[in-house]
Amino acid sequence: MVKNVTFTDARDGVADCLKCSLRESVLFANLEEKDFEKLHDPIDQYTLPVGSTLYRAGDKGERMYTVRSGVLKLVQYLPDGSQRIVRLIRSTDITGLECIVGETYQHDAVVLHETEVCALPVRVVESLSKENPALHRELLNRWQRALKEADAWLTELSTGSAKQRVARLLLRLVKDTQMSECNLFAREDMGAMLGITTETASRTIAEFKRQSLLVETNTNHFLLDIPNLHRIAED
Amino acid sequence: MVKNVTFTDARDGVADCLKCSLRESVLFANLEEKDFEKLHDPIDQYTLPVGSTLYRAGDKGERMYTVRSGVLKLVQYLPDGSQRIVRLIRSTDITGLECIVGETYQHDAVVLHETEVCALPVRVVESLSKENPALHRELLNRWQRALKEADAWLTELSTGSAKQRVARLLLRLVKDTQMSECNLFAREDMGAMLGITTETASRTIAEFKRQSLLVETNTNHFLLDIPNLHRIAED
DNA sequence: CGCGTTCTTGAGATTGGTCAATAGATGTGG
DNA sequence: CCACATCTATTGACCAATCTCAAGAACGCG
Repeated sequence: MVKNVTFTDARDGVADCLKCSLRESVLFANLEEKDFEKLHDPIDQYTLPVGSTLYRAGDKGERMYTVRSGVLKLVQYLPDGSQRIVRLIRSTDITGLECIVGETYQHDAVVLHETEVCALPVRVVESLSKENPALHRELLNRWQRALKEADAWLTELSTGSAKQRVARLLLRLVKDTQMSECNLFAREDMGAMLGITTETASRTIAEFKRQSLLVETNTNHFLLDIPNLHRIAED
Repeated sequence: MVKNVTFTDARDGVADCLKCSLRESVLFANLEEKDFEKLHDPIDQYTLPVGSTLYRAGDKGERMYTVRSGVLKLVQYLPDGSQRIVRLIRSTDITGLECIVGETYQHDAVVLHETEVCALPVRVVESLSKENPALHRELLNRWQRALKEADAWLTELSTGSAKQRVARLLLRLVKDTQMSECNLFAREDMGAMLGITTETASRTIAEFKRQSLLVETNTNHFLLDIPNLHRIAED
């Protein structure tokens, strides 16, 4: 089911953080040139194909990851073995923060759309943040952002009818893109995000298509009728 | 609906953090005597009656709160006005962490069982944490704990049948008590925690009572049949 | 082009929601 | 301490949404 890609397979090379095209929005955004000089351990960069696993719940966390592009799901498993997706990680997000407090990873992180990440060794982040208040503050910000996101999943994506949940998920997916287009996920994943079955997810998407709330331009690539989806989402 | 208790009404006095009976488990657990000397602003203590509001979503956050005893709900509202409870805050928990990153409060915090809190001004926590790595680390821990809790609500309390959710909530409520007894909440609140209606919450509790999974010793105070509730929860 | 996987759709069973009535509990004032 | 008013919990009947199981269609890969 899950493709077996090891890290070394996927390694692209060493990142040049100073010249990073995402500098503005990344954890290290506020570091200065002198700080980067302290980065003796190089920051590795990887490209991960769809279906590969970045880390697993329970693994000892030694690195956190900045996502440069792509989408990952954070998955937790229920006692009965079914999966529940608790968050999506996208461009400029950080995942694996928990290792800075010495925890093992709390989720499986699985690639939904091809993903590029930079691997930040905990030690590096830890030592930089000790000397650098800006980085330190940014860490807290990230944590708060994750928490906000978790709350939103509960209130928006796990409450109300299937139609409402699907509509809210769609709106959430385009919000960051500024355009009315979005790439959807496998129906099974949508179900696991919304707490509904695969079939209900499929039926709902199909119905939205019939009502022209969605227009499929490519496989799983859609243009959205945002105003009407809003109507459904809030109804 | 919400009782109107102002802060000044409820103020008990000034806390003596050094002699705090919760020192072991509190945010300030690892501070030393010399640190406390820096606490020029006194830490105020309050007792809040059931139904009162500690803070509201959107308020400018100037204090975080350590809960000494009692239970609070953190509530968010949906566009249609219905409420969703995203977390419970109990003894030794901290709430309002978000103000340290300069955010307004993200939830309404409403008292479910009479609650005693200590109010920690952001400035104080901020300045102490700058000089004290232990406190600083404890802040990160608290954030991570909140995040873990948020994830658990999603996977445990918003997934599966109504019976499973209620059973999981009950187990979660006793887990910290070490005993098989617990104080339940109004059915409406249970519904808002589990994403089900008041009626379904009531029916489920009533059914559990009939099956002797719950024995009511006082109004809303129950002894639980933990093994069988586990069976239902995991089923 | 054929195979395996995922998506879609149907039919029927079940759960949970809705609306409404009743029973209990809590609180108030006399 | 009782009677009344109010609020919350429980229960019933009915209905709608969602799940389950199953089959066929579409798609993506080799």
